[in-house]
Amino acid sequence: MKTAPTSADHGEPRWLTDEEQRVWRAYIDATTLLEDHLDRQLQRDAGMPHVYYGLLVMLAEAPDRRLRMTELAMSAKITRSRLSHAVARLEKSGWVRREDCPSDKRGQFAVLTDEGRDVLRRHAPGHVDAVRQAVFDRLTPEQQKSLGEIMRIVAEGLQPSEAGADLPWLR
Amino acid sequence: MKTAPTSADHGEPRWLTDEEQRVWRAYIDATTLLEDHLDRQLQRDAGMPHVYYGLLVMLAEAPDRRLRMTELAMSAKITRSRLSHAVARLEKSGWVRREDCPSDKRGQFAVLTDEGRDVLRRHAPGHVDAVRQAVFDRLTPEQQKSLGEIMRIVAEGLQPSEAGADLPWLR
DNA sequence: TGGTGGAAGTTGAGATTTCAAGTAACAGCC
DNA sequence: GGCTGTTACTTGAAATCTCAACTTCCACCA
Repeated sequence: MKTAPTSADHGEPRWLTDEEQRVWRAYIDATTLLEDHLDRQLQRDAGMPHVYYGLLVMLAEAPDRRLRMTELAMSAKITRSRLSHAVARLEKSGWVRREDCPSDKRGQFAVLTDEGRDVLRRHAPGHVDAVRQAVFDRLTPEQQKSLGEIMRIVAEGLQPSEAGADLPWLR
Repeated sequence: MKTAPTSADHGEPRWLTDEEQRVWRAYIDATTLLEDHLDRQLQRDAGMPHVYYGLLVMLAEAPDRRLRMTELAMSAKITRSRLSHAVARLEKSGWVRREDCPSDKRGQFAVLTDEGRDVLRRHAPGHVDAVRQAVFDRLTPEQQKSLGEIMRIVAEGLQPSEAGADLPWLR
């Protein structure tokens, strides 16, 4: 009798079917091309990569235009270390400044400066345009909806919070 | 009378609707988390990032396990410069070697070595497993199909070949 | 209190990526 | 043959990212 396969299984792996391979390849191609495209657009126009732009947006949307480093890192789905370096760079550019957290001496706020707000204002239109041209303008409303659902499912499965769901000591 | 908006338009930009923003955010989150997840998995198990693994796969599938640098770069959707550095590293690891092209003295082949083939054999199961767990196992067949269609559309719109389609001098 | 484990954030070194510039070779043309 | 523009690929430096420490501080508990 066959036992149920697990991730540590050493039996014949469940290879992707031809159709699955085509889907996966399309995914890789699209995400690679798109991230590259947006990185170039923003680097050229706004002088920063896409991730950094995303950080500024999150700060702009946050109450008081500030967020704790850890919160910001979690929102952006990047490590605290990466964020630390990124904020250092954004600080050097004058778009973000750090502030101490009054209630927790270990804590730091990343705060969007006025210059940071301005750079966003100036370049948001161009960025939205790039995203529209590359994605939304090419998809039907149904496809947009579908894309949202699918991406939400994938993201949820990988969130650190849910990551414990497949931890060995929980089996 | 209003003129049709173009990308160089300075009128009110077509901001994303709330729903579009949610879709876009889900896309960013999912792709960031997934790429990060696969990078870690492969770095830990196979000692290379996801892109490099992809390069080895393409070589493995190519006739004679070899591809011209430019072909490989185009398949992988990366710049030749990036590929040059990547192949240098893969060469150092012993998984790829370069060979001169007999018909064009400028040309170089990237060739998968036996060691490269072995490293793929050893780690392909773990990688497929990771991809399945993160993506295919979570999606219905309809969603998988939909994902493929959507990603193909986005990728096509960004291919260098089609990129000319929205070049200013073609308007 | 005084420890102790964990949380918040930073740091530095090494790896990877980008960008601009460079070399070498091909291809067409006079 | 000798130009000229293009193609193929590489290179080096600067920017970014990863990974593994490391520091400081909080929270809890005996």
